[in-house]
Amino acid sequence: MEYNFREIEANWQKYWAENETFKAENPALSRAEGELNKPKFYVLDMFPYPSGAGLHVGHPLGYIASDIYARYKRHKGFNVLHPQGYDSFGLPAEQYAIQTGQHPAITTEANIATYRKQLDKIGFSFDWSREVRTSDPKYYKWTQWIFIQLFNSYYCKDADQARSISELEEVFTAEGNTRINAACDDDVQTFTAEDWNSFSEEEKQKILLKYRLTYLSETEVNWCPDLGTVLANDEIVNGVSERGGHPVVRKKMKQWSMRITAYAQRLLDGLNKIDWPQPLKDSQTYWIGRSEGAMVSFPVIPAEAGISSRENISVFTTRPDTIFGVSFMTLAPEHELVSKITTEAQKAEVEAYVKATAKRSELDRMADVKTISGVFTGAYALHPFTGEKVQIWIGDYVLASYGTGAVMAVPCGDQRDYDFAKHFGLEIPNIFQDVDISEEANADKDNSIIANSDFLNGLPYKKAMKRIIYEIEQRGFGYGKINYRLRDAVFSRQRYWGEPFPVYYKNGLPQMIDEKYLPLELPEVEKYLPTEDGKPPLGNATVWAWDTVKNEVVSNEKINNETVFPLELNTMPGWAGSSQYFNRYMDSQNEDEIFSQEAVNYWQDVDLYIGGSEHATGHLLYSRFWQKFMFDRGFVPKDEYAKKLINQGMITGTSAFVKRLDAQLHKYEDGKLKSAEGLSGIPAIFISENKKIQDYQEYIVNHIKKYVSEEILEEFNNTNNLRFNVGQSKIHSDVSFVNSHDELDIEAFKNWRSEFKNAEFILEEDGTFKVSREVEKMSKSKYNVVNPDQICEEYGADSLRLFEMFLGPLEQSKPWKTSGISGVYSFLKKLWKLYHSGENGAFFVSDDEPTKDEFKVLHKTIKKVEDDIENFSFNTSVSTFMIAVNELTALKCNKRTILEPLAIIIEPYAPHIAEELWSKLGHTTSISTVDFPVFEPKYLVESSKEYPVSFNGKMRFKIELPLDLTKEEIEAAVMAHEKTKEQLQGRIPKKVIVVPGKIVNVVG
RNA sequence: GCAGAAGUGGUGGAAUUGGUAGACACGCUGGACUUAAAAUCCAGUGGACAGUAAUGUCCGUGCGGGUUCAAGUCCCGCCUUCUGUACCA
Repeated sequence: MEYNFREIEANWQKYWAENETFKAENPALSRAEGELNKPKFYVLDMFPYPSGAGLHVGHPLGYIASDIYARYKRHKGFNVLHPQGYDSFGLPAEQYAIQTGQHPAITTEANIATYRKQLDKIGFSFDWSREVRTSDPKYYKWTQWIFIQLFNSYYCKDADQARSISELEEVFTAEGNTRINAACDDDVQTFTAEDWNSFSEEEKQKILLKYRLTYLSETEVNWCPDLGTVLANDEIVNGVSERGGHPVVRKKMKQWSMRITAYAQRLLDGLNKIDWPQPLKDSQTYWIGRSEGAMVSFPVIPAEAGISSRENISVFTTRPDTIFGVSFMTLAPEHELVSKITTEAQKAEVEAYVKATAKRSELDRMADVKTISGVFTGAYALHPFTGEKVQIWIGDYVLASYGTGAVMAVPCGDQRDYDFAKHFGLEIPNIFQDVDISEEANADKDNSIIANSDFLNGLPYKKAMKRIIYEIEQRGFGYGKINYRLRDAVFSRQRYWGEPFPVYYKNGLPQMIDEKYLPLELPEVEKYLPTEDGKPPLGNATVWAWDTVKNEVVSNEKINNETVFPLELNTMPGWAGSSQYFNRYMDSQNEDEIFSQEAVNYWQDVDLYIGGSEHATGHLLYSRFWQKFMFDRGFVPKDEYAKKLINQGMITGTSAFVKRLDAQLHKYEDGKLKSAEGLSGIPAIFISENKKIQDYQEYIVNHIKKYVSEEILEEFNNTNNLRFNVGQSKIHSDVSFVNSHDELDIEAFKNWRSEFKNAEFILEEDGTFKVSREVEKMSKSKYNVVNPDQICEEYGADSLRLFEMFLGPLEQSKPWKTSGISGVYSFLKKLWKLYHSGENGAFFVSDDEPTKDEFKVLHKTIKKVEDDIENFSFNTSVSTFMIAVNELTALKCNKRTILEPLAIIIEPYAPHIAEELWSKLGHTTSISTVDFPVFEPKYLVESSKEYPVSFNGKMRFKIELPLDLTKEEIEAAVMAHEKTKEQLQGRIPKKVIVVPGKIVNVVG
């Protein structure tokens, strides 16, 4: 019987779906069925965004790996949770809606259907009964719910956890905010209990907003007026929008932010207790960017600045020990003091500079490190320790968004300050002992001693730091501080296709909709674009007001600002829905709670999470933040949600290029080139990879002559003034037209585009047309996307699964080349044959006792595959299976005792064929939860070893010796060997190294 | 610039604590079966040199050093590629 993968795979996929084979039971249900004894194991994939292009072969790489692991754990007796869903809010669907008017929900639905079909074909063991979609109101109800919880919480720094905002109100009522140590906005004023109690409700709300974990704030954003939207840094190229090239300006907007900075230290500390890849941890560590230093105040000298008020410039510095080296200060151009302190004389220049800077995007400013620019404000500050006057400058190398937006410049110790000082001819005092600073600044803190610094003289870095922070605090100039690079995360988007905020506005102040009226569903709109007056797309909705009496969404016309209020027009960002989905899977159909405590206490956390490293500082940081918040508020039992994480490598595409000849008409006059113009209307000529144009000059010219006008032809034939110049260019061919030998399917290529219809092809000697290949990112525009469906169709899902694993280590990125797939396919056929040794290939296994060799092959394989899966080395276990099947085939093994366990260990990798063989072996239930065979070392015990014998480290021959020999006996046996004598040629060895069971090395 | 990962045959890759470099697979070459092709099966396959041959010698894991009886693996110094990040005071 033939290995008919099409039939086999379709049958078992149907069986799994009908029998809900992979449904993970929650404890309550299990108890009823009396099978609670299994330990839990949670295997999670990063869920996909369902794009219109469908799944490509890069997606399943991680999914196959996690599926193997999940299936393996089922064999090991675990109750495995292995869910899947869709991150279905997102820009492409909205973009499509803008272009076509098609509602994003419809596009999304269709795309999900495609994804599901594709996923099903690969035979994943997902528990689809738990599927979530972030754009489903039943799901985003809980995203909105978490938002409300965040709004109703503040961060208590003393307890180092989030607490209910009502606790804070109680404290305010009793004693004001003087003793509160909480994460909050910078501009919070102190107040007493009396103050608080005399505040109006509105004032109270305004103050509380400054403490809430999600809060409204003025944020500087990249605003693109023409698109009516805010752009991310990477959506801006050369100061204009990537899409359409519209101008972009910096603008302040009121937006929701998440107070993630409150969690900076815990996000850092938590990295120590999770098993995530080091590079990923490194990038989170860097992103959080902890630095220790001090805040120091420099008073502005009022007389010089022409101001009457006392102003201070506070700066954050990591090197307060170098404070005696300060020779000037630099403010970011956006710094609020700039306009106040600038003198009349400098005003014009400063204003021009500030204006010029505002036009440049942050990215732009940062990319351009070489140009040094800045302007003197005319004002001076007082050095707190020396009492000297220092100039105050502005410069765009200082960023408003980091620290305080101002620096104390120490040119002798910081290269940027140094460059700035050199450029503008400012003083560079040296405060380092015996260090030459004539060429560059001295940033080496570990090997320098402070000098010219009063009480710090002679101290090394660490001691100087301690002393100066003490002095700064003693004298009231500032305090020691830990600063973080991490900023609060902007949580508003001016988009349609995202979660609506459960927020309405009363007198401009945000109010939460009561939890019990969630979800607040997305309204219908006429257009998905921003409104004409620059409001987000939800501004187009006509029924988008909240009635606080009826507690429902009503028409905007009813807004009276007494009982009916306008709703928030922004929507949540892409990462909102993905920040808690892993917990929702534990109890995804629960309509009363985000998840039951029973479910979350049973499943606890994710045991294995697989996904791409591109989410390192986005999803993977925000989700840890939300998890810690949920933990603080007692909703989840763990403050880190994923014990182990693996990044699968990217699969790159192998693009195919064809060489096209491009003809130009060159006109000459008196032997000199006068003009060159392209020739249109000539069918393209393509030349195969190994052919040279030079050999086809005449052919090409004759080809061109057939299509040019008669005048040109006449001039060409009768004068020397015209030539046809031929160049070549590389153009992408769709990879589906190319076979594994790099040969192009010419007919398919011709039909691909109308302009190729009449193209001519210069072939290789063997009549084929060869393309060249290059590795590039897999993308639609490069025509190198390969869909898994094609592979499933041609070779089957089991082949695809094996092949994707066989490509190489999971974590490495690798190019997709299908040339090796026939190897795994023929492996499956060989496997099938092992069980079909009957007449005419009929199924047959014998019940005879296996031989020693057969047992050895089986147990060697069990051991290796088990080790490989535990180490996520899936590529090597595929080789192991191949070796096992090759060896068993050579042994003509057909013993049930061997072939049954073999089917089980292969099942995680190739589940369809394994199920089929299992049922042929006479079993009536699925193989998926059968116990994994137990490795028995006794089958691998050897009595002898073939020792490699080396001379001076070079292996020369092998000698078979019993394993129970002593070192001396081994040495004697080796020395007695005739080849040893040959090698030594009479020399007496200096030393003989014997490692029993391993190697013998003769030296000398 | 900084951080991280990687560099091994024609190709993807293997070598788990330093101990036989190139497992397994693709490709290629030759052969069997076939009218033929596909499929399948068998044999060979890092390079150079010597030999009719069995075989032997030398060179070989990005480059240059080092440690060791022994280095793809450990140490020092470089080079290249990829990924992430961007003046962080």
